[in-house]
Formats: sequence, C-alpha cells, structure tokens
Amino acid sequence: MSELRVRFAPSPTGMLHVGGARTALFNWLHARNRRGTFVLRIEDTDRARSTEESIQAIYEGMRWLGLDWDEGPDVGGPYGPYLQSERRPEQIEAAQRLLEAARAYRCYCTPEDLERRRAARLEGGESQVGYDGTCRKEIGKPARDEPFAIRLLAPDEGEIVWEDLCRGEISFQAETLEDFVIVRSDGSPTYNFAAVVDDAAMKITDVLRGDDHISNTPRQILAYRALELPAPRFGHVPMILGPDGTRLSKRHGATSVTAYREQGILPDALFNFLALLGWAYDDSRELFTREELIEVFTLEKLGKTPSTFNQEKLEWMNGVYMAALPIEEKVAIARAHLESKDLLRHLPDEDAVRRLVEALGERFKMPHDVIDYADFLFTDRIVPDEEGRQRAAQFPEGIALLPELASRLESLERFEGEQAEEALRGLAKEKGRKAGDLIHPSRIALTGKKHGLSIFDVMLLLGRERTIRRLRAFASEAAGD
RNA sequence: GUCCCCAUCGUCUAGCCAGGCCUAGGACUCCACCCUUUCAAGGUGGCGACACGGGUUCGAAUCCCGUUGGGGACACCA
Repeated sequence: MSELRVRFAPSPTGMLHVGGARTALFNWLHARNRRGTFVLRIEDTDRARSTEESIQAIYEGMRWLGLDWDEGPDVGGPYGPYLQSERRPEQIEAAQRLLEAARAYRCYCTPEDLERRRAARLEGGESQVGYDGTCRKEIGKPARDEPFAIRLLAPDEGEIVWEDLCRGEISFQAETLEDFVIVRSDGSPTYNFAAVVDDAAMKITDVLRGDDHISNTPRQILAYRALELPAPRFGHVPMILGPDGTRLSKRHGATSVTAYREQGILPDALFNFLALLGWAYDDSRELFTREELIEVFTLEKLGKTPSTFNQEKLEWMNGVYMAALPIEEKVAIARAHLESKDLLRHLPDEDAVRRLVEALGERFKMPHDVIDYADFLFTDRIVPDEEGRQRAAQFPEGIALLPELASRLESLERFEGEQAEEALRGLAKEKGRKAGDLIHPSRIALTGKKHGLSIFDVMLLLGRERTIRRLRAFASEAAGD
C-alpha cells in the first residue's frame, strides 16, 4: 500500500447525490489505481441538518455502488475519529494555538454590525465586501468577557497559488481573501477550518472534490500555513449539471443514487456511466468493469468541462448490462416489477414471466419495459392506434383469413413452441399468400400496434383463448365496417 | 457586482500540454436502407460541432490576447 491517501467527505444532510457519488467514485478509483487508501469521513458539523438516516443512506448508496472504504466511522482505522464532530476538541485546540501565535484573533463584531458595515460599503461603491478587519486590534490580546468568534489573520498581499491536479495552476490574490471565521461565537469550528484539521490529522495527500470548492481552497491553504502543516495536493473536478445547464439538484428530478436504484438501474451500469462523466479513456472505449476502470484510471484523463447527465445514455448502458445478466436474474427483475404494479395476475401461468423476458430480448433495458412492450397482456380491450389502423388497412385479404387462422389455432393439439407459427405459415402457403399478409393484421388484432414483440411470442404469451378471441373479434369488426 | 473556473455535434466525449497525420474520430438519440416473408438484434449509411474576433506561424480545434456565453464561489452552511 502506498502513502497515497484520499477521502470522500460528504455531509449527511440527505441522500447520496449522483454528484457526490461520482466524486466518491473518482477518489475511490484514484486510491485503488495507486494502491492508496480510501477514507470515508462524515462531515456532520452542521448539527441542525445532519441526520443518522442520512449517514445510513450514504453507507447504503456507496455499498450498492461497490465503493468500499478502508477507513471510516463504521470500520474505524488508525486516524480516527471519522465523524467530524468527534474531532472538535482537536479543532478547537488548533484554533487556540493560532490565537496564541497571533495568527488568529478574537472578533467581537456581531452579525448585525457586520451586515450594517457591509451594506454601507456596498453603497459606497466598494466591490470588496469581505470582513473589514475591525477586530484586528485584538490580535494578541486576552479574551474579553463578551461572545466572540475567532478569525484567521489572512495576508493583505501576495498570491495564493497551487498546482491543481485537474486543471493546472490556479491563483488568487491575497487581497481578495478576508480574515475568515474559523470558530463561531457558539464555539463550533467552521467547515474550512475543521476540514483542514481533519485532513491533516488523517494524513490525506490528495483532495479530489467538485470544482464548487475552488474558492475554498485558498482559505484552506492559508489555514495549513498558519498551522505550519503541509497542504495536500488539490484537484477540482468539473460538476454535473442538470439538463438546464445549472448545478444538478433536486429540482431536476431523480438525482440520488437511491432514485436510480429504484428506477431499476443496475449498480454496475451506474458505476460505469458515472466514471464516464468527466473522464474518458480514449476515443472509442466506454464499457468497463470495475477492475478495468481501476487499472486504467488516471487523473490526467479527467476533463475540465462540466457535464450534463444524459438519462437516455444511462438507460442504453443499463440495457447493455441487463443483456449480460443470467436469465434468472432478469426474470426476478421482471417479476418484481410486475408484482409492484399488481400485474402479475394477468399472466396465464408461472412460466409466462420467463417467456416474456425471453421474448423481450434486448429490448429489456429497464424494468418498465416489461410493461411498455407487453401492455396488450394487461387489457382485454384492444383498440388499434392510428399507425395500427393504417397498417391493417393494407391487408384486407389477410384480415379475411383471420377467422380461419383462429380455427386452425383452436384445433391445434398443443399451443406452444413452433406450433402457432407453423399453423400461420401453413395457412398462408395454402392460400397462396405471403406470411406477412397474415402476420401484420394478426399483430394489429392482438396488440393494436404496428410495432412490438415477435408475433408468435405474442400469441404464446396471450395464450390460445385470448389469441383466438382477439383474432375473431378483429375480423368481424373489420367486416362490419 | 467582485473573484475563480470553463468553452469541440442536441448530450457524453477523443484530439489540445509536445501546432501539420483533422475535408475533426467514437458513443447515446433520431432518420434511411439491408437482413429477418413479423418485431427486436445485427449490418451499412445519414443528420450533426472546433462560440466569436484579433494575433503568433509557411500552417491553429490545438499557442497568446480580447469579447461573448455558461457555471461556481462570495456566510459565525458544508
């Protein structure tokens, strides 16, 4: 195992989001590729919004995706605690040291003071509206008997620069950085400070996160400097956007890993898909197993441009993974979905689900396909759609033969295998017609549609009784017109 | 508004760092044809992009500058 240590540090305020999942996945791949350590840290310092359910949801989402962690709140490890809130004493102590070293100071300004002064400066046409440094006069002084926050003394000039793992050199002018709060007046450390203390304590070497954190990085670098701690390498990966081009959020519908799971997306498919959002191996290959991804993943191939989540492609990819599944698993998926919609009872027998799955073939990309392609099974009223009517109108002779086809099917010894197909083709041949002349009208009669499953599969799925009934009904209706 | 990041088909992207091999390649979606006397699958083909303007250069998608556009951050949230 190398010295490389990376972490995924979500705050437990909801479901595991696909954006977070992808960040976790990149970190995981980076760690596994370089034989480093992948750490899970829960940033639960926002007590009001953090919940135990969210922590469980994060564990569950990551496990489902196959992202296992080497160290974390549940499995422990040599650099614990892994719950950010539990390291609070250490964080406070670090702030105390900064106070003593005159690298931080107590700030007695109230939020109202701050807001008032900021508004005044804004009105005065100033563009830099960060903290104005009023309490810098407190540097080195003992505490007064008033509530205070602790601010880090930030340099007034110079440049904060780092070589970003993902996008090269990034720099900020020091004067754009204010003396930010590291400990609130209620005694709790802020994110930018807690994360630094934690990352240092956990010996994190590479911080890979979303590029919405870019502006936090210079502040964190300042904190490392003040603490005289070596800063890790930073890498900022582009974010995932919704279809409207803004940051992906709940507004865009399904965005949690759980939601995709519930849609019927397979974990391997989501894993593969997410890996390809902001990363690419070459100009053609895009289907990878986890092992292959671990082997070929490198930071150099990370992209810089934000990407939009493409549900259609995800579903296509899911289909690829579905096709590779053993038939038993596909049957189980189909059965569960039919069950959940209370449609299982429309199927004639136990084996029907299996036959349906086989008839579906590669059309079976998502669980709902089982219903979308077989809706004719779940109703007794077939009303041909517009396309269907037009297609049927092209085959009047075929329609006229439908009653005879029905009779032949009725007299078949068994209604299975190739029997129905042979009967239909035999009849067509005797009458000197093409099989298609019977096939097309039969499809309309049985399903109401022009497209669909193989017609012989449709007959078997429907069962003899319903097939015959629909054939006759359609023919007499057509004759009546 | 200020700061930062980004800019190739509708979408995901390759190419850019080391300029010519790019009349820009692949994938998803859509369309057409072939195959199957049905439907998928499969095969073939098509639609479709270097944001714009200046440079640098014999030569720019690739390097530089600007403009425009998009995104993100501007908290005693994380």
